[in-house]
Amino acid sequence: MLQLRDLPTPAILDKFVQRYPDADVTAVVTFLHLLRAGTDLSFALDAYLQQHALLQGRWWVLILLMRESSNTAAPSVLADKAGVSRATMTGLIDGLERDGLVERVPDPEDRRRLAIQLTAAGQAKLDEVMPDYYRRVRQLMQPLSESERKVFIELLDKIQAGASSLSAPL
Amino acid sequence: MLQLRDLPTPAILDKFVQRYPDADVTAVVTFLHLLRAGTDLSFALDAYLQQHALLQGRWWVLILLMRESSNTAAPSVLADKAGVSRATMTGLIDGLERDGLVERVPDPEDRRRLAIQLTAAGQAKLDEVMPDYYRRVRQLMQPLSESERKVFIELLDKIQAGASSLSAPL
DNA sequence: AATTATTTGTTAGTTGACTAATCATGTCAA
DNA sequence: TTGACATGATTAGTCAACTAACAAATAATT
Repeated sequence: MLQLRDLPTPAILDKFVQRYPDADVTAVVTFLHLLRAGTDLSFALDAYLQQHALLQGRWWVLILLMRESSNTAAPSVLADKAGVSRATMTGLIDGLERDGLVERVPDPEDRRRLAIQLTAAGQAKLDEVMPDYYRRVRQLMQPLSESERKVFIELLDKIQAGASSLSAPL
Repeated sequence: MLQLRDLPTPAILDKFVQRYPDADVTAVVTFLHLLRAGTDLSFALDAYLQQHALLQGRWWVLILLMRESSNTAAPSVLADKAGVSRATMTGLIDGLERDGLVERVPDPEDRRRLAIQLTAAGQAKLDEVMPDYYRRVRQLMQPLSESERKVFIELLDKIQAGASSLSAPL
């Protein structure tokens, strides 16, 4: 991903509008602000997780496992929920298993299947990271009141509803 | 980057709050919505650009060059503004130059320096992509009124102000 | 003036994503 | 019941990002 640093100035926007009259200035500015905020937060989250020898992908796997009542899930389910390919999930599980945070458990019913199990060490790693993570997220959102958060999420959802049409073939 | 598909249900959030009482539910929910919207838009943008044989990184370089009155910039400046390393920028420029969209121009004053110059083909590529891109962004933001856009950006900026502290060492 | 430090861009090697192909297993239908 | 197809996970190979080390050129220092 790209971390846009430099939002366009009004003068630059004007230059682009001159050449491309279809541009809607406030739409573009809003879009770019959102893109930048998203990537900045994602980078910051990665930087935080690296202090605990985790990356975003591996961290999400642990969380997804902890969400399950059995603390297990199939690799393909994890891949879907984390939004990565199965091949990528194989790699993530390799790393987590090497560090002893998860275990591959064969399925006695169907020998193609695996259950990925969160180990005690994996749970301990979450217990180490999550409280501080939650404190930081609380801090981050401090400036927004409860009602502002509600409004913000509503606006986000309105935008996101059309996200896929951004790339639709026509 | 990771594309989170599966936001936590209230039941899951409750489980996590039980174990980690520091969690602020609306803060986490807001944070995750924002993260997801950002990554979804970024993925959609990439998917769109790929239809034009561009990737986000290469596209931004072309835009950054068009922003300049001379249509040129130094590789290091481009790297800073695009938020990538100088090594990555070397690679991006390699690809763009191979496709004839930019040119490396030696600096007569200082023989370490280069100017990256947008070519006519590069400008033509932008002219091909940008009008449709702007129409799509306009469409995406259609659901938000002007005043909603204003509020939205203000809220985004409030959050982003604390983004770096998310990863600060203590 | 000569040495040291800094700056600019590139190269080399690593990482973690991806797609496509593969292997093993399971399912279904003629 | 066996041949064709489907499914789950892995392997192989590619791509674009990164860091670290580098060469060349310029600037600063003594």
